Amino acid sequence: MENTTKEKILDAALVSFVENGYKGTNLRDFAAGLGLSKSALYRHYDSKEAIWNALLDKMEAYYSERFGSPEHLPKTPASCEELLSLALHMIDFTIHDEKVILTRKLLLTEQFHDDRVKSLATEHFMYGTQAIFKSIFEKMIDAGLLIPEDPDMLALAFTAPITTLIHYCDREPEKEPEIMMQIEGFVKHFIKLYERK
Amino acid sequence: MENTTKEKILDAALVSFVENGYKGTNLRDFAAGLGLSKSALYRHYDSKEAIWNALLDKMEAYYSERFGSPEHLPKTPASCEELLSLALHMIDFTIHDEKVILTRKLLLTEQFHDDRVKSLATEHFMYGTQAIFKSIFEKMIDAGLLIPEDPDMLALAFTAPITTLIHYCDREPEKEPEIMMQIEGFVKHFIKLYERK
DNA sequence: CATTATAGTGACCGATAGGTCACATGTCAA
DNA sequence: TTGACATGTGACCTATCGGTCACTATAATG
Repeated sequence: MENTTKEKILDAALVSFVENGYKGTNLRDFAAGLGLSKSALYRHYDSKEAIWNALLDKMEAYYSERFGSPEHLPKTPASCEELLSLALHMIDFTIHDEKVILTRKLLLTEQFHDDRVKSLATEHFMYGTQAIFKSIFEKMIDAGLLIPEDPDMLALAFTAPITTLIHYCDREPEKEPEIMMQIEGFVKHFIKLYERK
Repeated sequence: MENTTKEKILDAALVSFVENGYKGTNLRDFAAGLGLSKSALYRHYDSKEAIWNALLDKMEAYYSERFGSPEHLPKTPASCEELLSLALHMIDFTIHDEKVILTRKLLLTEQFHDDRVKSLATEHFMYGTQAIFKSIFEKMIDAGLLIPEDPDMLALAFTAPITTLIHYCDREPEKEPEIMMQIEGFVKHFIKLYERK
């Protein structure tokens, strides 16, 4: 969390690898963007690949902390209205946080060029998000708030459309207000369908 | 559709741009893979960028032909069983056709590096697929086969989870049998929920 | 004050990239 | 037969890239 040069390099690397790709990132311009000379980079990392690996290490650590333990779960909604506000709150964050946006983009653009990225992408886009909502839906079904369907199915049916719209928003951020309304519309649609009445 | 050298170059370019990225594709190896020398390439295209643009032109033409006119719509299912088999048939194709797979991968990996790819990605992943099923669902609702919900919502709720699973399959093709069963499970779940009984 | 660790610079190196060019080959029409 | 055109080759050019190295500046420490 410190603002050491080493950390600043990783932050800038995330930006550059997203904007130009790993292959497309050249260390001269990259270093200049940090107000450094290229050779100063090598004081902190042994090679371009070492920067790449350090970035992935950091992302991996983040994910295993985030998705690895159940105590990071949001508290279970006590009603469908709470589910709505919880979901919109999470989406609002994920759509606006610069680091999260860049991470998502990196996972998409490099997933077929690097095996670790491929794993992280599946973790992020499939298991991670769906596991969170699976666990939430399980509890809401037990509480009689949602109809008793397979929670895995519920999680997929809930998260996938939202993720699709988030990706759309990553591509066209100027349409954010419209997309946010679509997301809200979808969540309400989902609740209307799955709510136990 | 002819097998001219010019066409062969575009086919190989799709493969190479997916595997190595646009920046990561080097024309020497690329030409060698085609059994050509690098300079022979320049007989057919003026530059690396020209190959790239020709490839995008071809993709754009394909999409505007595919999604541009309503006569390319599959015929409307007369029952929910037909919807199931239609969907599984389309998915089976899209998951196994090498060209379609590569196209999807290219759209994902280059969407933030090229504005034309960005448009095509939105076309492919949002408008195109959803428009097809929106139109199908509209007719099925009119026919009293599905509950009268917003067809846009139906299309999103139907296509997004399938697309998510297809992306998963693109990353881990060895899990295809399992994923195909998940897809079938989801489509049945969807029908069970939205069928008018 | 001298020493030492840390962080930084700019010149340089070898490899590799995209692109050009003079030249060779083959085919077909006048 | 000859010329024109399409297709392909390998040597070559220039720019750029990742990486190295000798050297400098600063600040903390004994």
